[in-house]
Amino acid sequence: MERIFTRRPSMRDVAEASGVSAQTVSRVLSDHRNVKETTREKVLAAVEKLGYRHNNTARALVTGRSKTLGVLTLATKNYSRASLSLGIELGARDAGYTVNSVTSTMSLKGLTESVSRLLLQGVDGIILASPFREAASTIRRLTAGIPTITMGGSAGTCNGSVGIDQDQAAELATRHLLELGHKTVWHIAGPREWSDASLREESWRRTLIEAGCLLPPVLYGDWSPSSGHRNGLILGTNPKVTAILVASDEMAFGVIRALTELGLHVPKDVSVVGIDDIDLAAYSTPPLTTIRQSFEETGRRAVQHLVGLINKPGMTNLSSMSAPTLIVRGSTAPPPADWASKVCPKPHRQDCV
Amino acid sequence: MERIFTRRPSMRDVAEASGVSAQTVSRVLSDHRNVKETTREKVLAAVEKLGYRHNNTARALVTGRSKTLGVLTLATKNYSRASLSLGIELGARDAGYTVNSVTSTMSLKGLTESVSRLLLQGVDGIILASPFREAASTIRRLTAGIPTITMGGSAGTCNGSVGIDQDQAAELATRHLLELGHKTVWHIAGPREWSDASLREESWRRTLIEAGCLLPPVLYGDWSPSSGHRNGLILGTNPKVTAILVASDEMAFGVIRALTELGLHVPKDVSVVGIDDIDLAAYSTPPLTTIRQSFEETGRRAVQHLVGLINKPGMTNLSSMSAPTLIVRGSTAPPPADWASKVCPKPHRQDCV
DNA sequence: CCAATGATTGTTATCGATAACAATATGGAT
DNA sequence: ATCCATATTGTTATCGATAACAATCATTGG
Repeated sequence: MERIFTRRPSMRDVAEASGVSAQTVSRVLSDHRNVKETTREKVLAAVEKLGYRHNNTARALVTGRSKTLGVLTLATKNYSRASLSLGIELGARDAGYTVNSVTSTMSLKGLTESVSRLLLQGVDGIILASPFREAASTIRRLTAGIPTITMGGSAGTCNGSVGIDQDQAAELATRHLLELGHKTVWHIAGPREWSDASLREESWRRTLIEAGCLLPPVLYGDWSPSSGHRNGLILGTNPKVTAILVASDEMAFGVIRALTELGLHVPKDVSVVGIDDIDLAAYSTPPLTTIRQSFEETGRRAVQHLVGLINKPGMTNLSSMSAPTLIVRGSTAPPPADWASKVCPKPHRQDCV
Repeated sequence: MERIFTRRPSMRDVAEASGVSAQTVSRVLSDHRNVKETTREKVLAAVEKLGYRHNNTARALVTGRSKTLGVLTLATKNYSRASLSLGIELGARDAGYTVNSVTSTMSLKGLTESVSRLLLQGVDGIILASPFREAASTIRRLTAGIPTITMGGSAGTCNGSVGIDQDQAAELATRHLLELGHKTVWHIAGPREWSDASLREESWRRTLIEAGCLLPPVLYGDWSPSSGHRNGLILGTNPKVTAILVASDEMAFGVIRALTELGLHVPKDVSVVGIDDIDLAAYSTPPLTTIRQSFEETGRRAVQHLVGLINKPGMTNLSSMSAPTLIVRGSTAPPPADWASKVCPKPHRQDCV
């Protein structure tokens, strides 16, 4: 740490300073067993003195391992992306990897470009945290030859797949509402292109059919609170709606807001269930009943699988789904007692502010 | 794309396949001007045929430029981190860089370790998106010799600093409440270690003093909704509290929830202002008055500055702050008219569910 | 005492690209 | 025709590490 170099010191500098060969320095730094204690000390002293730091680029070139994982996410700032990224980063750190993240738009072109950029950077493996249904085959072709984990997609898309069981998530939520006594459950779904969204929608539909309920038409949002609000205004004016399953908590906030503006009470008039259990879900008015998905833990698991895949390229199609849980809070209740008989008042818009 | 290689094709393979030297291939791929059109075509054809892709590792080794930016964030999943990361990633993409992100805990040890990891990876520059006051000098020493941008920190910490004017943010919010007629404004601050939090707190204090108001004691949260809830329960039982400035929207949600549970009405009994303008702020009940900060845009700007710094290492201490704006929604109103005279009822806890 | 084994260190080649320099060809201008 | 500037291509060295192999030394068993 004493002298200032124009360039950073290299192994060779350390080697000269400690009177050994570069190879020995390399051995010391990678904890090779057969190094005499005295040389180890000499080398480490020189390392300290010169302020030497490993050059990962050079190592990556010769070993073919960059110790970097590529992560592809969609350019959104919603809760699931944030906590998934966090989990991936923590997992990567524990596994001795760093994360190279790129964002992409939800289009074939955008995805292709982003994957290429990761490949260019020489990552050791890729986590596709962008469940885009259409792109499966294209992406499979692009990522051929490099370990890849797909998140949330239906199993079998790529080498491996990690996620949360979406079938179960939507089923739990739907059943909860039915068990409260609702005749049926309406659904505000996420964008069709997202595999998670369509899996939830499918499972909601199946659950209703199995229970012998009428199947209401589906409304679609884009994960944003405002799209939830828009759809909430539509459903709120329909007196037959007593229970709504919203595909994400963020949209559910918008739905509850819309219902409140229409003068309806949640959950007395309408019950609302979200999915995700974002940090804010417990603090809305009323607190949101939702399905908890541990994105962070899922991210960590994805990294573990990917690292496994990197080290043993043999294994393919391993996949692991974790189970979501129902968190009952204040936004769900039995349907209004007088529901069948009551005259439905024409709802009016009303600001509660 | 026809044959399957055990290893990826290199420039040499392309060179042989197209009958030129490796250097010429390099020239073609980096758009060098002096290359004959016919050779360019030959080379590009071979590139296509072999499915060649640049090896950035090798290039980084020889050029000393990895075209990668390191980003250090704290291990949280709140809105500001998510949208800041997004802005940084988009900015980096536009500038032809990729992003290597590491998360860190809020401790000197954690930060040091994380910065080292970035340095090891050979990033061209670093964005410190973790405004940790204490660590300034340590980090300055660690990042000596590599372009670095500090976000949100007070100016002068490192080479450059980019952020949002926190003084202005807290002042806008406080003034808004005072102008509505509140005698004073209470404050739930963020953790003291965060420079953003302490800047906001300072500015709130200054604004109150300048306006000749009484200075209430500060409460501290940790950015989480639950810490807001905890502090909200405290302030809600104090009848003197009519206006609260909460250091983040997420905590503000917790505060509003707590006040509601105490049977208080927001904003009739108590006004609440948040900071950030998260996507959900417009959809709470009541919708949240807050200070908008464009994190995404700030992230992009940080990248631009950093890239400038990388290309012209001369410039130092450039810094740029953007202005926040006040967004008035439904959570603020004049104080209760009978405030001075009314007998304050002992608030009771009441679940609205 | 010698061969064999294992510990310890050094030498050389290599990863895949680009920089710097060298060489050749081409096209006017003189 | 000669020479210089420019266009085009090739050669060699290099970035900073590790792998593979070679060499030396000490120790142990026969």
